[in-house]
Amino acid sequence: MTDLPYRYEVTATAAALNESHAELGDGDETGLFVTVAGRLMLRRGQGKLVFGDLQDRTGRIQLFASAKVCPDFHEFAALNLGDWLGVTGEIIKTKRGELSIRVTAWDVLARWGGTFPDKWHGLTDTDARYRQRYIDLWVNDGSRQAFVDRSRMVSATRRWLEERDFLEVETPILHPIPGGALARPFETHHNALDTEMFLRIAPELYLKRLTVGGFDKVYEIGRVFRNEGMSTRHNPEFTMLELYWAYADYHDGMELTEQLIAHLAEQITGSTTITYDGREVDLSTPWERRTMTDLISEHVQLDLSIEMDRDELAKIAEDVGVQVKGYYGPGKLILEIYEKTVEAHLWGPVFVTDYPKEVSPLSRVHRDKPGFTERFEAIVAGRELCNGFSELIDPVEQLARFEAQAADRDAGDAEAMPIDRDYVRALEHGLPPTFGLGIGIDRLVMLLTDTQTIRDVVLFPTLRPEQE
RNA sequence: GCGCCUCUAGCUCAAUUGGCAGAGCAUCGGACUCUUAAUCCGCAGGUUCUGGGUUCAAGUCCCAGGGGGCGUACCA
Repeated sequence: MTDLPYRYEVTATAAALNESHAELGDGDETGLFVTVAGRLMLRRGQGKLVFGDLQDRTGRIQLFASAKVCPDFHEFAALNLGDWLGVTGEIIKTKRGELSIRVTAWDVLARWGGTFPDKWHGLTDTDARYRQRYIDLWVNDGSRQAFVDRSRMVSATRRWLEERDFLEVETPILHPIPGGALARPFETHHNALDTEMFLRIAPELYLKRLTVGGFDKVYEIGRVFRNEGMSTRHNPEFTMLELYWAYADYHDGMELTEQLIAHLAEQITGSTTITYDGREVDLSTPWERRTMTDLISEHVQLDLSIEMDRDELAKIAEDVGVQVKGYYGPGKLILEIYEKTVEAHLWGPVFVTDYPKEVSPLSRVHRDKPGFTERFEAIVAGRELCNGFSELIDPVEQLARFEAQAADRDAGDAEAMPIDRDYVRALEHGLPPTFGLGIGIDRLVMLLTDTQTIRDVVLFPTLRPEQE
């Protein structure tokens, strides 16, 4: 171990070499010497000749080592698959037409402990892939590519928002009051303050405080935490983009949303028409806009109104299979009916608009439709992708909404929002008309990389800790 | 939470109705100067997830526990 180098001067990557020497003829030599580094993925002994495949961040390049020119040839031939090498040599193309580096100097940079996964089948055991992601990333190209795409997508998102003068900020992750979404939080404790804290379930309420403070175009891309079940679409910690745009309403917000997502699809996949789970999704703008009640009417021929008798709505809800709880009011019942009868049939992209006020405690009431709010969710590839609304700006009404939530909480809704008086105080200082948006970044990556499980777009998904 | 499925060598997988636990790759030893999943010869490699039970005999059947996957519920 002591002879392993502390640094290494790398001058080329596999992809760059393959690109720049694509025209080289079989058996040609270039006289050009380069140094590459990566892991040895394959090795083929041929007596006094050894071929190896070296993989770096960009791809693979063949190593050509002959006993004549390769120093310590026997040691080179005895390298293990997975060993991390630095290699210097001349760029050549073999007689059989494979671009190669003829090794004239080499160093082991690190050893692979243990034996390497099967060179053909790789590593398929999901548990091992997630717990030892560093192996998965080497062995499974698709896995590595998904994370590269994820990074490119987040980066493209930042650029796009920056071009539109949105300011990126960071707000607290430790919250004294968990708010901004309907979800159960993780709880923790601050010793010095001797106070209960919660990992944030959304940055929303802090970002709107910043809008009050004059940041009229602001966003955050950050981790949020929800103490709920796990599935192919849910990880307890996940990444959200939230943005707030003053002077805009939810109509502006839908335009922004569809343009952003169409742009990202273009950037990542090269097209606004993508394939998800074997089915086509056309993300080109504009997307369809449909109100929730219209969709219910279309799918199950039920004309529902928020003024309908609560018990009547409850009966309809039960008829379509909703388990109605006592604290469900008309708005919650309409949402439940929508989710039961419509949502699974939507493929999208479509903006489902005008959510009931009762289930939207932070949304501004619809300017023309009492009982509803100016809120939308985008359904893309049959899944909820984001949530946006004209923000509720009235402190008095906000307090009333919080109190209604508190009543639900008392009635047994563990996910109802607690009252946040400090947030109400901020609203008292003036939130201008504002549009707000939340996008689940992980799900957007899944969509654009045609990935069926969130664990394949989260580098280290939450798993049960290993025993002992 | 609940339901179903699954766990065998480092990796990928076999093992007929319950009847000596195997192969390929990797590792180790050997042959080979144009291979590319190289090939060929050889050695070694196991608490069949754990603990009980049934049986002359359990990888296989039963019970309990653990890990993982999928579905469902809550949610993005």
